[in-house]
Amino acid sequence: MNISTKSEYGLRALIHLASNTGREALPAREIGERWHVPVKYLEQILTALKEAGIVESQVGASGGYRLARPATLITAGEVIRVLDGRLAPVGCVSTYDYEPCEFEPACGLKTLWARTRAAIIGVLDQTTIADLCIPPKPQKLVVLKTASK
Amino acid sequence: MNISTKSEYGLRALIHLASNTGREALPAREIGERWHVPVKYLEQILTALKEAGIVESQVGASGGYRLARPATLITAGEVIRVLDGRLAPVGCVSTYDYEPCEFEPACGLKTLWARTRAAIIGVLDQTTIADLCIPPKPQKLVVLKTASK
DNA sequence: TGAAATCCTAGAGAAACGATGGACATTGTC
DNA sequence: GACAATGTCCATCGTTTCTCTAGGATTTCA
Repeated sequence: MNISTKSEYGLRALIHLASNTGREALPAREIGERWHVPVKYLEQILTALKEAGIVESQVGASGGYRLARPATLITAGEVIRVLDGRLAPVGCVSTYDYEPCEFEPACGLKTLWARTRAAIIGVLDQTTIADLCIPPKPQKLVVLKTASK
Repeated sequence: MNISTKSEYGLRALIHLASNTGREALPAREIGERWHVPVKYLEQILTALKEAGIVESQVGASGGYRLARPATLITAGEVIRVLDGRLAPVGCVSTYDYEPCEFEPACGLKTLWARTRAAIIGVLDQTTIADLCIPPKPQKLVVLKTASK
């Protein structure tokens, strides 16, 4: 049930682009250096995202990438589908990439996979890049030394 | 986000064992033939399940495998963890197989992965082999010809 | 004794993963 | 116009993982 580094890198890049609305286009090099992603590999990822209509690119000096839509309209699920393929754990319960199975329809597992898929999609298709830009709440409260001592 | 055939085969084998409570031990050959699983591959899978305490084996002629516990006490999540590894999509949100990540704790993605993991676990750890033995409700109602003609 | 099983180890073959490299086209700046 | 920075495109490559195969040793029962 692993997410590939490809999706991980792609999401990081989109978060980076969404957080830098002030500037026009960001080069892949800058994103790669910030997030420790091999630049040439990142280019491939961004190219895939461009073909999917998620980012736009600008060639030439001072070129780079920018979001093709507001970050609120790009879901994590869409990004992962582009980079990693289907979200469903098996083909027989996928709508985007359905593959028949010899044991359908009387298959005890199909129900399990369908529920799993629904659970995954419920999270990934409801979360947008904008949601991911909000820093998470701190896990621990740091208790400051009191001045009473 | 794929489930491997290993887990698929393992779950099928367990469903098969759970559905045949009358007999003592079932040989891997019988399960493999019924579910189109290569027998030698299935042996490896059943060995892993044995080491995990999910099935028991009996060596020798008329030997085979049986569940080590009632099917109601074996969850799909446990089986998949044994055969496929962790259920979490990335190591940084796994409790069974935690791996640190350089961007913790201020990582926008961690929250997403944690929610995804929770959603997956919510399904897989709540479903038992016994649940999977119940045939799913028919998708379509077949309307019988009435005798009125 | 022999057939039918599990047990154990090794490894082949293919696919996926995670990059790397180079040539080329485009753009902005000096 | 030269040049540097950038995206585009295509090819390749090493490693790991997945799926399955192979062969033999051991145990058990009739």
